[in-house]
Amino acid sequence: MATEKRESRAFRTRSALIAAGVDLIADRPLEAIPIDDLVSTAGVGKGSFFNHFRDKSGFSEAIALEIRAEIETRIGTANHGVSDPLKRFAGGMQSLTDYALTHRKETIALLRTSVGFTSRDHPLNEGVRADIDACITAGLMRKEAARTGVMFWIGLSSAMVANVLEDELSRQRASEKLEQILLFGLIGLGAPEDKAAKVAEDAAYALRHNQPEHKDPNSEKPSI
Amino acid sequence: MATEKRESRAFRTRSALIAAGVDLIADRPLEAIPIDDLVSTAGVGKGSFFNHFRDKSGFSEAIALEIRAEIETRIGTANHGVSDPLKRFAGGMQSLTDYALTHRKETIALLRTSVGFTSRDHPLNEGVRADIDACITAGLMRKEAARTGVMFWIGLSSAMVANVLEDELSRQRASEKLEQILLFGLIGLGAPEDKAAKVAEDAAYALRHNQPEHKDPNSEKPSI
DNA sequence: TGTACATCAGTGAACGCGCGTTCACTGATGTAC
DNA sequence: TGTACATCAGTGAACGCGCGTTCACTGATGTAC
Repeated sequence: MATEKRESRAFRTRSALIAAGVDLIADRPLEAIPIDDLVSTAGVGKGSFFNHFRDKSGFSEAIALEIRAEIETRIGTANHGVSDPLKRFAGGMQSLTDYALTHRKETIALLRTSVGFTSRDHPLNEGVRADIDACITAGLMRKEAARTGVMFWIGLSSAMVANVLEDELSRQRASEKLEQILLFGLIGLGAPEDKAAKVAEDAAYALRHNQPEHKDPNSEKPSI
Repeated sequence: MATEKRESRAFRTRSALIAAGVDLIADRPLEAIPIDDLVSTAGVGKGSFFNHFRDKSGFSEAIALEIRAEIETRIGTANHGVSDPLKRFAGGMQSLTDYALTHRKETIALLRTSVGFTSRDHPLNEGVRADIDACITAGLMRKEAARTGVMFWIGLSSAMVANVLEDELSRQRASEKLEQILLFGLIGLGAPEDKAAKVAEDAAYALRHNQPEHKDPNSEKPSI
């Protein structure tokens, strides 16, 4: 379709700029990256930057939005059809950890472009809050978790992601850490020890055996 | 002493610059703050900046170092004479939270100038690691906490501090959150529920009733 | 204690590159008929 | 389907302010005797 074509030119330019931003922001904060570098990395003219973004801070917001949306989609997909609230809960951190392992630069960019989100009422945390409420209802967490559980969990998730990046964890080691963090976290929130251990173990196993990304249809069946 | 006098002039200039940096960095990242602004806020000549700091990144490091040292001192002081490892552990987070409440700008500056420290082996985390080991030895935490406990705790502490800043918590509300985070965290690490509850409650109580800072000797005894 | 000299930190004008932003122009894409 | 026109996105040269850095000079502080 014609409209699609037109959008697609603009879309490609925009995407190239965002990709360049993600790439460069892994090394230094956006404030320290000249627009000349962004556009030359993206392979577009300097003026194009201002066709798509108000200024650098608008650009920064766009990057954060893009990456957050991607992560939310992944968590949604991973949890699709999972009803056990404790599993859903663990699944979120598992997806996030997987993303950090496979998308290092994007994850750094997200941390660099985002502002805080430890608030219980932050829109990003709606899913976490809902899962916690479900767990409480199901008798899988202590009542008090309703108030501070979101912040507790955001703290653990952030630390998990940050540690993957800082220590450049292998998938294996990340999986081990994830299992422990999940175990400690779930027990802390009041989950029964045996159930917490099982959920943590399953999530760690799944993370360890995740296929590396193969978007290419030809690679859907890895040769090994 | 003569030497002291000379050092003191240089020291005042340096301090004024760092104070200005902390002040301005609360609003925007250091990369976005012109040196002109720093020196005019500090009330010193532009050249003085380069007498004391290599460049902006050296300045950034100096700020981070200064604030970290202050926080470490406070935690050390607060824990002085406390032998119960669980109490020491909780005391660290309590001191940190108190600092965030009373030194908002400094805390923001610390977050803005510091790079990650979720690693178990990060020098900053030596105290946490030592306390965890002591707790395990005393049978107050599960063995597995030795490996991932530091990361777990750093995550919770960061979230606590970030939440104080983001939601501009009152001392009262911060104290309530601290109590819950400590409770969940300690139980997660394997502490007995009753002991965890007691320690969390005590820490929250202490935070709630901390005197606001009165460095001025005349104010040592508050009139109320 | 006083004087003469040495060193150290502070100062701000001057410099000039870097970088964000603009804009007139081009070429691509979409629309009308 | 073809042609003529309209709109939209891309481009990069040009502009000029902002900002980091330098440096010759001044005044304060320290040292020798």
